[in-house]
Amino acid sequence: MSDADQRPARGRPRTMNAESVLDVAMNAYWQSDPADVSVNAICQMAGISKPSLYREFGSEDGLSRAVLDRYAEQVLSEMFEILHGGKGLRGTLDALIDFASDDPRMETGCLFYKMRAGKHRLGPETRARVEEIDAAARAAYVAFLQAARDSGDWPDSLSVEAGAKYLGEQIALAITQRASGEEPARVREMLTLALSVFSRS
Amino acid sequence: MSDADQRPARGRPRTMNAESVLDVAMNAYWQSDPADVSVNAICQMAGISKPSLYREFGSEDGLSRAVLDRYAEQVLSEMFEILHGGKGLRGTLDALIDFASDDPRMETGCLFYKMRAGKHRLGPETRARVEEIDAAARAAYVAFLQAARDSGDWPDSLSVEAGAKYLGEQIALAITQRASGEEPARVREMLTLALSVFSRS
DNA sequence: GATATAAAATACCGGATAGTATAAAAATGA
DNA sequence: TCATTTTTATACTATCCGGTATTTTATATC
Repeated sequence: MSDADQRPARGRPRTMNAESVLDVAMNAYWQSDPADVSVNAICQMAGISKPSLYREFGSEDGLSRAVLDRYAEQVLSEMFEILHGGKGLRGTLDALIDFASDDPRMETGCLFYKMRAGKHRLGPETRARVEEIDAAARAAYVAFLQAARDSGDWPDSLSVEAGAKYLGEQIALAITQRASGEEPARVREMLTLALSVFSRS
Repeated sequence: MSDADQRPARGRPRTMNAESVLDVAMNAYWQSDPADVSVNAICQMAGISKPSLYREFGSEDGLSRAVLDRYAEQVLSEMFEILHGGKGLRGTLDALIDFASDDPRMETGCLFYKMRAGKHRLGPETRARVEEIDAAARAAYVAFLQAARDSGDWPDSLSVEAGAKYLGEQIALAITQRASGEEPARVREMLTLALSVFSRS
């Protein structure tokens, strides 16, 4: 437990709530795109002044990094849970398809995938965090497919690494298509087709 | 034959070559991203002044639209030729895989897919042209798959429209992955896997 | 040579951006 | 009451953006 949020003994009490600012920024980034939301806009939406934001987060990069951390623990964690759920090949793939195609939270896309797609426009801290998360996701896909192979559910016509990359990119594609307005049923149909390669002998 | 490029009888002769400006702009947009290249930068790279560019193209939107037209007839036409080549299901899919995975011109991605991905950042003319080309591409995919179905090469477990959308998106995904630094062999492996769904009964 | 014309180059405009200097306000402690 | 501390709010900087007004230059015609 850190004392970073300990209220100082003296001085004007702060009205800014860092968590609510992060919520506002996360939803704004998530709904449109980090590259299309300025710090000015975030301050206005959150009802705080720019110096307050900069004192808390240091820079735009610091803010977007904090937002990404929050998104990872609030939203991305669910995807990791599906992968580590141990529901077997078919059950896990179905859960991933459900999540990508029908979860209402993915209706406007995935903030992480948006950041990854526009990686070159991010600051160094945020970009590094994006790459960390990307590596962790790939590792999770690899572990999942390796377990499926070990239990004989999945033929070894393809390497686990290639399958993991393929699986991850197909999920990302499906969610990105939902963000661009594609109907969930259509997205589900295409993702199911793409992942059918894991169910053939 | 229009007389739009007819040299006027009097006045200072023009030093600006519209075609070379378009080449410069196309390559700059193509190599990085239209949203990351300013008109200032294009003028500097092309060695012309801003008023010259604006007299020729009217606006940034006019320039990017002209660039997209040029790209469509110089590069995209090749993809349409592959689709209309009549090489049958297997031959055409293989040609598409070759194009997306190994054509050196797709090494930094496809300008059209970059524009489509950042559609909301484009001007109205360019955006409309992107949508036209997207519709034309979808129609070409549909015609190709319909012909394959008519000749019995492809089972009817999936609608032609859904297959066309799927095929187009997989090609786009493969080329986008190459743009983000993925090895061509890896891209080929994944695209081949994705398109294997067209070869199963 | 004088004039008309068209393109060029320079310099500018208004607006948006990330980031900051400065001052006012609200609390505590003496 | 008065000084100290911390956070606020306002106003500002420098830079870049798309786009343009203005002036200069280079040609053809008279």
